[in-house]
Amino acid sequence: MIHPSITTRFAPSPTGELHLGNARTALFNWLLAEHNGGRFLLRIEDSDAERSKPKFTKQIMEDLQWLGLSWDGEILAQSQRGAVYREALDKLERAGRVYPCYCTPLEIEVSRKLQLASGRPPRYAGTCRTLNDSERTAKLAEGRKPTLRFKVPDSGLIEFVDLVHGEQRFESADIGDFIVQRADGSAAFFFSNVLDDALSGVTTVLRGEDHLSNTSRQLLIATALELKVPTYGHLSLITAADGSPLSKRHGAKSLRELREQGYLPKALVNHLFRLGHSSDLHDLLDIQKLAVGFKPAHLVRSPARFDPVQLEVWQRQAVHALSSDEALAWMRPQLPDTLDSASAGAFASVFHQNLLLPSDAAYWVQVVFGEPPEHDAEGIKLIRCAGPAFFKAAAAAIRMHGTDWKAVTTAIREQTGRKGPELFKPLRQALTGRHDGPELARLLKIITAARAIARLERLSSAIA
RNA sequence: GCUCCUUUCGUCUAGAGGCCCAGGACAUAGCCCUCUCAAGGCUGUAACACGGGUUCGAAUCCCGUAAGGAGCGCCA
Repeated sequence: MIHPSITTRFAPSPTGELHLGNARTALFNWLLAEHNGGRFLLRIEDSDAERSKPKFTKQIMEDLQWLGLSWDGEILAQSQRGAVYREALDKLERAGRVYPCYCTPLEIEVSRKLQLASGRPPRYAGTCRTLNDSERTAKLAEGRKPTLRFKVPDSGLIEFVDLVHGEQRFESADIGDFIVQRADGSAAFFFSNVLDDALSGVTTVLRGEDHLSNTSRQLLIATALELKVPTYGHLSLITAADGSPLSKRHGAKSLRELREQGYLPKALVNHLFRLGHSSDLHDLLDIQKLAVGFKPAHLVRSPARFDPVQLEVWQRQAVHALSSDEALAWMRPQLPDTLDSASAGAFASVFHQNLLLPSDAAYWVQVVFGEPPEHDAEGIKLIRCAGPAFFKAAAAAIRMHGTDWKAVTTAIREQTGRKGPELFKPLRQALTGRHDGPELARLLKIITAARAIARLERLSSAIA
């Protein structure tokens, strides 16, 4: 590449659904690329054949698109890159930087337990590091399938500058020899991950902080292979409200679940933008504007808590920003199938600003198209206070003036002497069973005069 | 156990020795507007984890302690 403009990537493993943490990592990498007019790559790390599922790859792609994150070029799937890895592995072997290890998973497990029990770090003991040729053939003869381990230098310092955390240094002596190729011949994460980044010209990687101490391992590989390493920035984790890791137990939702509930991508993206990234931009912004405002220097080092209330704030704003057509499409699944498009459109336009999620429409569907609503204790009090004559007058006014709100309210006022809140509150309660909602003038039109009259008369006789 | 990361209002955060008896946003409380809710306007409550240093001066630097988290996998 002549001029290395920024290239970022998102490299999920298709072993599950995208969750908030993943989504934020993807978003930040996308934002960074977009901000600099660079490229954003998508790579599927499906090297774990057991756990990787094509279904998840598909879901991840859909979720990213839904968020508005498009990637450049072809998607790289690690499962298709065996030959590339083989070549680099050969190079390492020839250079004597790796060695075959014949220890079985069980043996390693036992060794780890032993080390932990005696208060030592659970590292690979180096058993196979010094095997000679005849010992190796013997192991092979036992039917053992070797892995390939990277020979970590016994001493030395590994230093790098993290985009978020600044200068980092790790002791090579603290790192055990790690596996770069599994017994089945496939490449392991530390290895394939750096290699692919270098090969695709990735310049900057924003990833979870859980990779911070592993970075030294990857740097070791990169150095051995003479690869150019990307600049890493390690994002602090997103935690639950109590500061513990976000997990299903805390009701952490996958992106898909949030989406199915009716959360808007704009709400998610605006919320995520401010989690672990500071900005003086406080308005609901579209993703392009967020890209303009995204600054790696403003990445925050400390963990951020996921606050569902804050997400709701963004959701409310995002819903308000919807056009009427968008609002209709958004809540349509909650509306009766039998509803004609004109009525559905009218409904959406009346209730658009009063809903947080499409499921909130259910109540209003009931109010508008269904049976008269139930009243709570407070509502009943309000109704009794107004008295049967009031509702009788209201019914008569609607019978006379239809849904002409101005005429209706004037008639009720003249008939009952009630005005202002005295007039509107009991009317709203009677018609909707609630004390909040859209303007009554619009509500009456959609409820229809006939239904409103029936409702008011029934109430009038019920409390008489 | 070892190594690493983190710690400012309820939440997200500003803050790189004096501009900070700590600023903003959201949430929250009150008021205004208003038929209600929302929106909008105004006002308020509310934080430097703790203990030692360094310094004329520390949220900011150093050392401890505590709490939370991560890594040490033939997971990524």
